[in-house]
Amino acid sequence: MTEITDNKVFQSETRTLADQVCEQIVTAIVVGDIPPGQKISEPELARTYGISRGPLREAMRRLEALRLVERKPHVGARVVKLSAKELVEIYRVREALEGMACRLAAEFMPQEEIDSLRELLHEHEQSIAQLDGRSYFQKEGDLDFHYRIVRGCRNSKLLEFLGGDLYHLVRMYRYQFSVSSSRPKRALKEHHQIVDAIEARDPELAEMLMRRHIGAARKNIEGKLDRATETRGE
Amino acid sequence: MTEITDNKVFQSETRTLADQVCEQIVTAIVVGDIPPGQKISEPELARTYGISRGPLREAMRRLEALRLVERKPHVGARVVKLSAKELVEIYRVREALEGMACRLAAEFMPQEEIDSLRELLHEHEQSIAQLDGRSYFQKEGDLDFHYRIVRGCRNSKLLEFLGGDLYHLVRMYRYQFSVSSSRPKRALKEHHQIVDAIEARDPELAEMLMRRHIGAARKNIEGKLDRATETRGE
DNA sequence: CAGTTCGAAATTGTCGACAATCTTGAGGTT
DNA sequence: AACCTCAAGATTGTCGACAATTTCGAACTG
Repeated sequence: MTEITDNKVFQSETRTLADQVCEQIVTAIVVGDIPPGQKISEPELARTYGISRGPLREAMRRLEALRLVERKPHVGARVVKLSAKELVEIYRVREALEGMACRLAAEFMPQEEIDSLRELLHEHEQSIAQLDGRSYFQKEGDLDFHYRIVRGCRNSKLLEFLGGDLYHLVRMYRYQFSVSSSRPKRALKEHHQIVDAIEARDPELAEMLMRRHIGAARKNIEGKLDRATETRGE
Repeated sequence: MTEITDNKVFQSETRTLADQVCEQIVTAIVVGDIPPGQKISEPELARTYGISRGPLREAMRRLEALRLVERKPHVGARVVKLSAKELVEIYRVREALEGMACRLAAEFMPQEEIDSLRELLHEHEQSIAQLDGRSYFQKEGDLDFHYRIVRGCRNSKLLEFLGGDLYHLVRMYRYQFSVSSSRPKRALKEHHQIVDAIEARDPELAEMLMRRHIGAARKNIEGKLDRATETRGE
């Protein structure tokens, strides 16, 4: 019934100018081309990307929704500057959300995706072995792992919130503090344990392992917070 | 210092047009004045609120970020229509997030806020006793309770995600399905238990109770999903 | 010399008009 | 009669210009 012959699978290419520029700016912010705390001049950015202020302002609205910039009426927008405290808060959110995602993944993730996940981990293993300590590539790889689990939980709202909004902030943090997972081998082992729990269809264990995994990263940040004590903002 | 002699006592009114209209539209959607699934005509809405299309489009961007409307490039925007499945997904997210919030509230919520929370529950008690079965007022009261806990957990990101984005969807659902808590007395009792756990500074119990509380609401929805079997979208 | 006030410059917010794209209906073809 | 083509209408996307607000600095006053 209702055989829909919609060959409009390429709706991604009919994006509007504002969307394209928005994505570019997201990348620029995450990578650090536009440094945190920097004030954003609308006319300047509009010239930079060769568009008018109209679409740019819409892009800014979207960046605001992504929590990547903060706007004040009649004053302007500036790139968000994450304090260590906020980072810890974000990791708390991840802990809760990805814990739930992992629980659901243990229930609903198809076997083929689990197999694919194992392959990904195998690649990471080789990558780590090659680079030994320096796991620069692991950066995005780790996020890829987490993203796949969230995708595998079959909960579109969870995917929207984590993948759509939160992960940009996490990516930005990793570039800002230039901190890849400080113990890649240990993280990889934990990843394996998580996949084991998912494959065993053990939701509670899967959730617990994921929460512990992210919790460890959070405590790592908290440790730096105490050690550095860079109380600029507060 | 800085005694402002201007009549700008309404500093909250210095918001931009787009923000004001955005808030109005949010209310209109939540209450149902703009029904779910309805297509939104930009010129028409602009005339309705007496503004130009520029600010209105920015407001639309924000509504999109709030997941209250869905936009397709060159086609238009329409008010989101929640399926029962999506609703269950949202409650899963609430379960995870508010569970964490409740855990943190048990650690960090000041005693005075706990007392105030008790007063709120007392008001609800009286409200329920007066209206007996019909707990129409309980609708927003319940959300108020949850909001206070999230506010009390001292995690600004959690507050942003739950209070800023998700609660609009929950409110909308309650108006759409016109379902206040089906068992107000039971819900109230659970609220009391949660506050007890918070006051006892028992994070794990507080989280468990909150997850169970929201989980019960989710199962209630799932029950209706199975019973009604209104598989319009799927 | 410190503090205040005022004004000009710059920036943000808003508007109306034009261009690009999608939708819809009529007309023609197989 | 069903399907395709295409053009007119409507809607969305984009642009440049104007209005409102903030900011910064210079001049003035105590």
